[in-house]
Amino acid sequence: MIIMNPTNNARATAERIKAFAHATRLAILQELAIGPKCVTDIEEILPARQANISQHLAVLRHAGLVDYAQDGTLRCYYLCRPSLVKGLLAISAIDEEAIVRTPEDISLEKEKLRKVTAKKKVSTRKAAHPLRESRNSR
Amino acid sequence: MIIMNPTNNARATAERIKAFAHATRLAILQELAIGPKCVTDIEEILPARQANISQHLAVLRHAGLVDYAQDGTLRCYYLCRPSLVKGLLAISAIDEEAIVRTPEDISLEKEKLRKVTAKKKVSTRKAAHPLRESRNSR
DNA sequence: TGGTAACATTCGAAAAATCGAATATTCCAA
DNA sequence: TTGGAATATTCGATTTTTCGAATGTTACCA
Repeated sequence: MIIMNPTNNARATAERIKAFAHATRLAILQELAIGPKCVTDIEEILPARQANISQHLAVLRHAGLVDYAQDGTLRCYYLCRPSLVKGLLAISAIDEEAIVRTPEDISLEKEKLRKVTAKKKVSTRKAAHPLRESRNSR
Repeated sequence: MIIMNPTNNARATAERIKAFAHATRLAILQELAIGPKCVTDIEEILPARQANISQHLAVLRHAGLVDYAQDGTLRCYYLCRPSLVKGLLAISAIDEEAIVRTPEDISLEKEKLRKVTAKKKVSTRKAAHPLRESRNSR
């Protein structure tokens, strides 16, 4: 049985987020969140060349965020995981106020957290972190 | 009066998302979502060197995602926009099933959308897209 | 069959991100 | 005051990303 805790799959999740991490791709996703569009439609809206838009669409497609339906020579792109994309767009646009915490504040929370996690502890042996080992050689 | 539509500020939003788009930084954020931690704590958990973790923490700080409270020589990092970060972590971990749409399906939606937006239309002049103009020279 | 519109792909150069090593800074305790 | 612990910064090499230009591909139409 594979245990899926939140620190697992950081690598896969980061790959997915990378697809969002570019102004042009973000704008494409925002347009597709309104409705499906073919490449020409997108070209008219965004300040980028056709080849470049195709390149970004390819990135989005490989990330599993968009797909297209072909109609003759037209390719209409659409969000193939709309909840995920719209949700992420919505959240990343939130303008939350930054909070400031004091050292005392933090000490208290750390202490509280330490007690809770201590109860759950079973093995004390240091486990390998999921990020370990799969690095490219450098 | 400045109108904020979803296609605005794609550039700023992409910058923020870039801070999430790295496995190590994502893992740091996941750890901080559990509770505040100082650099040594993080070092023990993640397979990365101290300098590298400091570098990533600097990126996260400049993106306005984390801040720290200093306690002597220790710096306890915490999420300074916890809802934003936790929300984004939660959404990006969603495993939504991909949908497939047909050309007919898409044609119908495009037509419907065209009627709705036609009613709202005031000026027919093509407006400059927010992504235009502020590009670095290449 | 040839031509063209709509898009994709390839290639190379430029820019940006990443990391380790070395070094710097800051705070405290002896 | 000196030394060490904790963390940050700088630097340079390597890798990755990005983009434009050129070229390919595909479907349709005359």
